[in-house]
Amino acid sequence: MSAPTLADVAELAGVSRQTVSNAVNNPDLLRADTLARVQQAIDELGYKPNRAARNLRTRASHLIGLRITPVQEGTASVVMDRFVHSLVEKSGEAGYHVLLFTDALEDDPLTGYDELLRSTAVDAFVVTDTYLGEGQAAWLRERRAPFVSFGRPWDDDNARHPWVDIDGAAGTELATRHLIEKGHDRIAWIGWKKDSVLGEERRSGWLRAMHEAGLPTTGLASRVEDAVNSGCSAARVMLAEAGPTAFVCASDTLAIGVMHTLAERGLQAGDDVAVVGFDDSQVAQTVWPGLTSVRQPLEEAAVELVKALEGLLATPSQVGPGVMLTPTLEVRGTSGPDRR
Amino acid sequence: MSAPTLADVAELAGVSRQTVSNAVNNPDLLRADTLARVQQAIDELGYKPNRAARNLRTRASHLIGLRITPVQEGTASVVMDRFVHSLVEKSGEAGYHVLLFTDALEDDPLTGYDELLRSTAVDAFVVTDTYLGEGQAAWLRERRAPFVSFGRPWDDDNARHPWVDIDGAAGTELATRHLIEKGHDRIAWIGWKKDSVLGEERRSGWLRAMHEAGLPTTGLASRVEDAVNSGCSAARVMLAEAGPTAFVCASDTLAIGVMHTLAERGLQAGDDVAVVGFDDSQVAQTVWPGLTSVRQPLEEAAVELVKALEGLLATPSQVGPGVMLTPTLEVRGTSGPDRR
DNA sequence: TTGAAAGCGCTAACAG
DNA sequence: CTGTTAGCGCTTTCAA
Repeated sequence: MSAPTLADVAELAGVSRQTVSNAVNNPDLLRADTLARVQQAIDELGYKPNRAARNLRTRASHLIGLRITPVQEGTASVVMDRFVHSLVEKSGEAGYHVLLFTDALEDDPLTGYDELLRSTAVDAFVVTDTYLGEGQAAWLRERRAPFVSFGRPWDDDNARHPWVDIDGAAGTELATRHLIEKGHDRIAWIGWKKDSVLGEERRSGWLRAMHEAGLPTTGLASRVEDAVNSGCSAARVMLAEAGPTAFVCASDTLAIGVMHTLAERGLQAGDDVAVVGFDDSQVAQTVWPGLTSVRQPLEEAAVELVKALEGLLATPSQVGPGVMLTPTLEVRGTSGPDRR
Repeated sequence: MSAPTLADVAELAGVSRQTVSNAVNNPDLLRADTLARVQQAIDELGYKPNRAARNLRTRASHLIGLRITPVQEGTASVVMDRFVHSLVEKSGEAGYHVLLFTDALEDDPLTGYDELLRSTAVDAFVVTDTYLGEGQAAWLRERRAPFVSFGRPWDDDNARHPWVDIDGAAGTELATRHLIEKGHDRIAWIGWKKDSVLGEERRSGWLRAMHEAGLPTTGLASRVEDAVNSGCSAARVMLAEAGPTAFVCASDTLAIGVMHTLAERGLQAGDDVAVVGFDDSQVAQTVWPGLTSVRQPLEEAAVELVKALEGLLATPSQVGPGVMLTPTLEVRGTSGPDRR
């Protein structure tokens, strides 16, 4: 009735338990015929090593912890969904499973880490949202907890942990150049408040592209909350005061807000005023006439993170350089026609 | 350097290892003063029981497995994101963590289950998408694997496992009644193909509400793929041939398609023609002028699933009745004004 | 109420 | 190349 153990397989194959263990973990140590015999016994019984026993012995769980935060209702971004899937897939290929956890206490992200760490439930963590400055990375480093971070060490100075990140500035630069090539010269930026490092980074890409092209930026930048309404009102003000012909936004949420305002003014998104968002959310994909948007290469990020994780767990001492990935641009209707 | 063990705590507290174990698992067995002494030692050392050792001994992992499938790009629904979060939160409160896995082989959902099951990596599974008829439930039951399903046993006949589901028909009925109350009498249905049990169920809610109100339904129903474009073309045909004043859709994706067609015809969603979607996706929440949509009570579902899970693991023999939850309606702009 | 002994299933180390 | 021994950290007897 209960699951077969090493001993069962050993008996059936007529070898010792250790030999079976070797057959599973170091097949090359066995003579071909022994291996075959053991293998057959394994198949016959449907044997799979017991995780708990193996974990206890090897002091590893082959689990990686990922903290998730609540879905932001009313915003367009669902980056997490895609990222989680990619991460699960890639870590599965490397023999790891992903264990999810949330904050036990409302506002303290660290309790969750602490619990899993102290109970040796996971081998490592994948840390996200490092830009929020919650000190997750610093805290983990202090405890010598193995982790890789999706997000560069913004605050953290002399961080010595592997990280993978996506170059937001490159994304907005791509978006802005795209609009410049379409013939726009008054391109507005709708971004987040100044305290958002991510927001400032994305803004810098717009700025760079504009400067490179010798285009004006004064009065063309706005910094607001990440909400549809904020996008609306920012666009209203911008249209009235600066007369832009295109908008680059820090998020799809803001871009949707801009589109609302255009509709309200009887302007056609794309034909009359171009709009580009950020995140390639499902909103961007489905809204009419399709919102051009910067897409983060999350699958790639997952690949790199798992690679870093494997390296970290294999040789904890040596930490490779951070990996910076470049987003792509998904061109859709709101890019509008060529204006030249 | 390494984590403290029972023995460390026992030594510090001057008791036996067993007493420490009891202090953790059966505190009421100890005399108050002993307990206090042990507790202090635990705190002092920051002791947490080692998961692997405990798992090995108790033959439990306190992990529940959840299979996730790729995000559907180009559709509006992101039900999974919200559901996963709720599930992680609720199971955390019950002392369980959620372990994610994907299909190793492209099209075989069972290999993932099999592997986790045979290696005793999880205590139970939460199965979703039972309507797809992949036979997950039947397969798991056959192996006597503990699981609860989010989704009633559609095909499965004499299923004897706990389940929680959301009454889709009640959702569309709610939506349809809402429109009837607004004064609509020609309300069209845009749903999925006939082979979708979920689609047929949702359709039946529309049908029921229409019949109850004595309204005609002939020529007012359409069955298409779940894609924005399909929603567009279905709406085009419907407007031309049946002249409905409102649409109830099986998904937000289809509803968005309908809205595209309205825009194309110069019709105002809400004011001219009402539209209701299903899933309360982020698209529904952000699109202009807000898409009225049926919202699944996923948080509640998670609560019930965890409750069922706890019951199942406590007393595997007795299985309670399935739990059917009722969705709510999120009313937004596309409901339009009162027409009476 | 507390302690001693045994063993869950596995693998690392070493002996043969 | 194969077998023996020991023990990972915990909990479940059972005895004191």
